[in-house]
Amino acid sequence: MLSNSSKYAIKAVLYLAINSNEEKKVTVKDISTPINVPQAYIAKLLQELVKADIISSTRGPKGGFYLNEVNKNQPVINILNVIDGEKRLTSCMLSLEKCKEEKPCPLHNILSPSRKKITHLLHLKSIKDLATEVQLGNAFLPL
Amino acid sequence: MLSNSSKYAIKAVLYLAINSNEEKKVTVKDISTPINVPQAYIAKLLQELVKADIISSTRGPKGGFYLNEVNKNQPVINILNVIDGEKRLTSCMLSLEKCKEEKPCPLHNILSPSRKKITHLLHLKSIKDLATEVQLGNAFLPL
DNA sequence: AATATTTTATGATAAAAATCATATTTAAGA
DNA sequence: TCTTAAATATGATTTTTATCATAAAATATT
Ligand code: FES
Ligand code: FES
Repeated sequence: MLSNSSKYAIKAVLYLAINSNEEKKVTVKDISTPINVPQAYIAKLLQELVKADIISSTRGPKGGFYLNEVNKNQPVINILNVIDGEKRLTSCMLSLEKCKEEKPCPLHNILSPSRKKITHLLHLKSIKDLATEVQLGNAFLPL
Repeated sequence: MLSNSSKYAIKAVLYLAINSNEEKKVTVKDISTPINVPQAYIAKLLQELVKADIISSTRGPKGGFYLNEVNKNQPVINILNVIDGEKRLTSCMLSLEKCKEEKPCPLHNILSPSRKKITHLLHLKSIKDLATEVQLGNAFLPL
């Protein structure tokens, strides 16, 4: 469904959404343990996310990663699109070149509605939305 | 979503559902081209499928792969479970050890219903069902 | 029985994804 | 301005997945 990398990325971003802001930045060392992802690995992912404007960062002492308001209000799908690419969730499940209603593969007619719903929801829900669910105790994060 | 291997496997099984039976077996050489999968690769997959009783085969001259009635009436999910393993479609989308309603990850509450629907439909639909859709012209196969 | 045709078993190679490692750059604070 | 703490850039290594190759076993046909 999702690659390992994008799972890690989502966990990291949600962690930042809950535990950081412009004044309180989080270092790669401090995020690695609570989200249970190897430090060197999450470091690389965070760098990609910064470059894609999903999260923010500053270097040097007192630096670290954080989410500003613009970051928080992005849809969750942005994370997946950066890490996994847009096609992962939308390309044909049998790898036909063009996935469309006019020439559907045998899985399309039965599964496409559910898949579309998934991507729709990922567009609809913002990072902040998910973070709020965690804060309300309606959802939980690792370990 | 699905591995390359299980996409290939589904295409192959559907091809057999449409083009084979006990009297008319299909050789690995004859299936490779129409489903557009390298011969050595699909050969290996077909062997796994035979071992798992998803499809049937006989060796020697006039031998080949085919689907009997029992094979055809199996749910499509059987193919995926053999090739990709059962967890691929059901394990937590953020890799939490246990994916369940009582302690859902932040993606669970929003996406789990759609995912459950997908696996439910894959249980519900038989290989024959999908083959019929192709034969009726409601779905299409590669190239 | 011999031959030819097919699957089966087994493993080798290549490509991609996941993971690890480190030198460089930036910025804060003494 | 020097030192230190952080991200950034870059690339190496490992593991997994995908792909390719082939000798052995089985069966139909002659
Ligand atoms: S054509 Fe295959 S999923 Fe749409
Ligand atoms: S707990 Fe993550 S998908 Fe169910």
